[in-house]
Order: sequence, then structure tokens, then C-alpha cells
Amino acid sequence: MTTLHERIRDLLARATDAAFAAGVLPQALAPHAIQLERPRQASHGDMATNLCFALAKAAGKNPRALADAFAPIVRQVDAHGWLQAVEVAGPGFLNLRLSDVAWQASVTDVLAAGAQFGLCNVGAQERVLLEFVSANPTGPMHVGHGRGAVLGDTLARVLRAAGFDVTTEYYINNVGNQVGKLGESVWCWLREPELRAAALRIWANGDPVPFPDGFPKDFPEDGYRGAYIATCAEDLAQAGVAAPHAHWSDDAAWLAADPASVTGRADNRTITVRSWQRQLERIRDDLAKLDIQFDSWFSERRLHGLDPHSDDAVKDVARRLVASDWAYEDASQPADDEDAAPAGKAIFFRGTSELLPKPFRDTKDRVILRGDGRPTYFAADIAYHDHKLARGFNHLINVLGADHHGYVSRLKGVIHALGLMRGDPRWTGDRLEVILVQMVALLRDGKPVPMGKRSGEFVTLRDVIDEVTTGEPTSGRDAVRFLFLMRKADAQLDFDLEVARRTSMDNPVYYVQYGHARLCSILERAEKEGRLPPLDALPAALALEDERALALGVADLPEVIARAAKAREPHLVAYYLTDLCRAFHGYYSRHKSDARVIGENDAETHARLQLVRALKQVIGNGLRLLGVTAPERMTALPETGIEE
RNA sequence: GCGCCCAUAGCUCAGGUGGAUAGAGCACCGGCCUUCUAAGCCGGGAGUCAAGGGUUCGAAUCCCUUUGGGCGCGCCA
Repeated sequence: MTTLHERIRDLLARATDAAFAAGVLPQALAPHAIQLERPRQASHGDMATNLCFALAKAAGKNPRALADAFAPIVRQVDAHGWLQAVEVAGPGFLNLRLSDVAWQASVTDVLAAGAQFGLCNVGAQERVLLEFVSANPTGPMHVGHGRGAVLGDTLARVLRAAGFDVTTEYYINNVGNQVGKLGESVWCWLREPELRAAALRIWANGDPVPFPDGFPKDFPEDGYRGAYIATCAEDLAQAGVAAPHAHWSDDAAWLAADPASVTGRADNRTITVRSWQRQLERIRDDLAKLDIQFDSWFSERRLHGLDPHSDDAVKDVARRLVASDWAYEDASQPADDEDAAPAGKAIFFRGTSELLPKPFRDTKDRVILRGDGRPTYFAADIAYHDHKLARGFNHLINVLGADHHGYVSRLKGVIHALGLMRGDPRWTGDRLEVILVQMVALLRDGKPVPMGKRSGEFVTLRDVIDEVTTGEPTSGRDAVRFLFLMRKADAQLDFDLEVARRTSMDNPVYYVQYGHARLCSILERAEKEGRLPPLDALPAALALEDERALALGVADLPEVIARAAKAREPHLVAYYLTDLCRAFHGYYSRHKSDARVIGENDAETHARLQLVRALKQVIGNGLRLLGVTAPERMTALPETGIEE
């Protein structure tokens, strides 16, 4: 696949070769080193380059003089006649106006490449492990998780389109206090069938409804209070799981102390495992609603040797860190916790080590193994990332909620240390790239919707998807995905449920989908009337300025994908599609009376239909990249107001 | 207190590794449907790019300071 930009870059590169040989330029440039920009202003041509600025210093001349000398060489080298004009402008820009054959060729490029159009290979098949979501399986996903999920999944699609070899992974935090708390919460409901039945009857109306009879006896202070816990207990009861007549703490102590021990009560262990598994199923279902599948689900349990045929990687990596002096033993100092285990020696990771470059250095050394030997979450994460490296991934990307940003330098420090321990002197903590996703503020008609994770009053991702589903079954997914992608990751996002349901320009997803449907509708009509040209017909009859703009517009897709992949910013694709559709809707409307796509003249009609085909292909390719459906037709929703 | 992120039109936000006269949607006002979808289009007003300083041919973009917001600083996960 050759693209318009590549052709022009090649042309300019050949011109720099010639100019270098003639002593005009101090050096020649490779095509990829040449910046091509698409000027906003029509008077600046179709494309512009600032390469004379880049070479001015080395040439010892001012950019303008360099450009004056270089421009004639560009014209000379243009054997194919792609350039209609080469102008020197401003302080040294080279403005290029493309000839008709050149910009028309981009329509042909798109049709020749079809679904492949837009792909590039800036990733050079580099293997990347992309971890995202990794929400604790202790409850339903909320909107913030959804944003991370959509961003991660779309980033994976964009990176793949740009030639990266991406593996997506979900890390299941199924060990530790939080899952223990989940099990305990379910256990409490399991013990009291009558209370549970009453609660479920009341909660059938919705999660945030208060339950007047209160929670079961001994319900943990910081337990999970959502209705889903009672539902989970009910499901387990149906499946024949019974709560043992014992104090939960017996089992909790077992869980906390040594999960591999057989001294714990098997019943409680079963309840806990079944509970998180059930939450995970639901998470998987929610993700499926957003068309998100993972290549790999990684269980924390296997790092602790709890899954079949797994070793205790956590303790193992801790030992290795100590052996390489990246960790050390020191007195345990449990802070103001009266029932903490008696102080012993704890193991600390040397996160403040001078061997770590500043960006990867922590503010204090963190505990990985507590005084009683229990590993912290951090320890498991070290083992997890060590495992990623052991699988041969040299480039890691983690998508995290922005509230985890305090954790980033710590984790990069670990990656740095682990890499050095593996004996690679060029290794740095930068092998881990962290994308922080800011939070989502949920609004309904401009007013904030109350959130709060353990209050029992939170809006789940599923609620949101369901609420914004209007006509087609995929409309909820499409709206959520597209709107989440309308902001870059590091900007907070307001998600208004009312706007997301709306079928107007407030809601960009409909604008773009409507554009695609409109293109399909034109092609459908042309086919009915027998006016469709062969797929390889040349669009030589395109002549309008609007048509030039559209042809140049479709040629941008590969550039946009490359840029989005390199910057890890999928939102660029969403903005590109919105802009391209705006240009198309304008073309369509402006020429409704004087230059309709399907007109009298066959040559013009065929050329315009080729352009329409190209637009449909590009918008379709772009939407697929975002995981949003590209509908062939859209039927208007009934007006919410008065019907006629 | 320390650290990270953010500040662009009335509102919500875009603005390739620094480039030419800073853009879009919403809202507001005025136009456009016999004819491929009016879920659309065309036109209008609107900015000290938070403030100050610095780097240079050139800064919304890079550096420093200040102000104002968000978040984080557990032997939680």
C-alpha cells in the first residue's frame, strides 16, 4: 500500500538528495524524517513542509534563502507531475499544491487497499503487553473502569493497526484483603436466608434503595454493601453452598496468614472463591457489551502458588531481590494497629536506591513481605511484572486509574531493578509506560449523579450502557465507546447520560454514523439505478474544491493512525472522523442543487461515486478501529415531543 | 508539607517532536427540504491561550515562579 503522504515524502527526499549533491543543502533527508503538515488555510497549499527550518542551522543560512534555493529543485525532481505549485512562504515554509492526478490518486489508494487502508508499520511488530481494566473482582465495574476499558481496548486496536504486536491482559486481583472482605460479606448473607429473601425483594427495584431491616449480624464494617452481594449469596445458596456455623475470622485468619495452608475452613474458602469468580463473570459480560475481549486473563493466585502447577513466585522474587540487594530485611513496625501480628522482620524493596534514576525513585522503601511473612499487594505486583518480562515482553503498557499515579514511579523502579537483575545494561524503567486515565463525572442533564464505591450507591457501567441504549442494540456500546474517546486520557471527562442518548450533534457518535449511513444510501441508490462504476474506475472527473478537500481528507487516515499509535492517543481517530464527516456533510449539502453525486453526466457521477466509496471505506475503517459499529442505514427515532 | 495531572470562546473541549491570521461542537441570532436521509447544511457575533518572567528567527506548545482546581502520599488493593 502506498499513500499520498509517502509519495510526497519520497519526492521531497529525492529533492534533498539532489540538493545535497548540488551543494544547496548541507545534508539529505530520509522520507520518514520529513515533516509534512496539512495547512489549515487553503492559501498555504495542500501540504507544507518546514524542512528548510530544520536544515537552516546546519546550512548556516536563513530558512527563507534555503527554501528559495531548494524550491526549484523540488520542481525539477517531480517527474510524475504530482505538484502543481511549489511556493516559498512566510519565514521559509515550502507550500505544495498537488496536481489533480496526485490528489485523485488518494481515492484510488483507498479503494485498492479497502479494509487495509490506514494500516502502517511504525510499530515494526514490536511485542507489547498492554494491561488494562484489572478491576478487582469484588463488585460490578463502575464508569471509571469503563473508560479505562474502552481506552485500553481502542489503544490495542490502534497499535495493531500501526504494526505493533499487542497482547492484551487483565490482571485478576483475587488474593488479599479485598477479596477476603467480599467473601465475608457474602458469607454473612448466606447465613441468613430470611433476611436475604426480604432484602432481595426490596432491592429488586434497584440497588440504591435502602433496606429497612439492615444488614446481617456481624456484617463487616468495611464490607461490600451492594445488593449484588445478597444476589451472589442467593446464587451460591441455590448451587448448594452453605455457610458453616463458625466465626468468619477463623477462616479470615487463614486467608491472611497463609493461603496455602490446609488449616483453614474449606467452606469459607469456597465461598470466597465462588464469590469473586461470579463477580468476574459479570465483569466479563460487561466488557463483552462494549465489545472488549482480552487475549489473556492473569490470575494473581498463580503467583502465590495457589493455582494448580504454579510456584510461589512472590516469595521467589522477594528472595531474588534480597539476593541482589534490591531488597533488605528490617524491623517490622506495624502502625497503630493493635491486633497486628507481633513485629518480626519485614522485607523492604529499595525503592529509594541511588541506582534508580530519579523518575523511577520512590520517596520511601516499601514493604513487600510483612513481619509475619504475608506478602503485600506490591510484592504480588512485582512478581506479576517479573512474569511479564519472563514471557519475553520488553515493552509494557499499563492503563491505570489516575488515582494510582502515586504508584507509578514505584512500579517503574521495580521494572528498572528487575531489568538490571536480568543483566541488560541498557535496560531502564521506561520499558514500562503508564497511561493514567482521569475520572469520569457522571451527569444527568447537567447535574451530577451521586457516586461512591462502598456506599451502596454507585452507578455501574452496565446501568450506564443500558440507559444510553436507544434504538439499535449496539447503540449503548457505540455511544459509550465514542464519547469516552472524545477526551484524551489525562483530561477529566463529563459524561452526560442525557446527551449520550440524544440524536443530535451534541452527540458526535450519531453524526459520524449518520455520515456513514448517508454514504451507504447514496451507493445503494446508484446501484439500483445501475450507475455504479467498476471498482477500479479513475476519479479523473473530480474537479470541485470540496472534492479535493475530501480526497486529501481520506488520505490522512494512515497519518492519523500512526500519530495516534505513537502518542498512545486514540482520541485523535475520533476527532479525525468527526472532521471528515463534517467535510462530507458540507459537500453533500452545498452541492445538493448544482452537483449531486448521481447526476446526468456519467463521468462525473462515476468519479463522485468513487469518492463516496472511498469516504465510506475510510469512515468504516475508522469506526471499526474505535469499536463502534458503522451502520448501513439509520432510521430516525420517533420524536419525543408531539407526533403529527 | 511533598509529588503527579489540569487551566484555551458564555459552556464542553481539540490544537504532530515549537511554526504562518489559535479551531470545533453546544448555546444564541438569521437563512436552506419537489429531487441520493433536515440525525444535515450555510451565515453571524465571540479569546490578554490563568498571571508574570525566561529560552529564539518564532511559544497555547519548552523552562522557572505565582495563582486557582483535581488526585495521590498505608505493613490497603
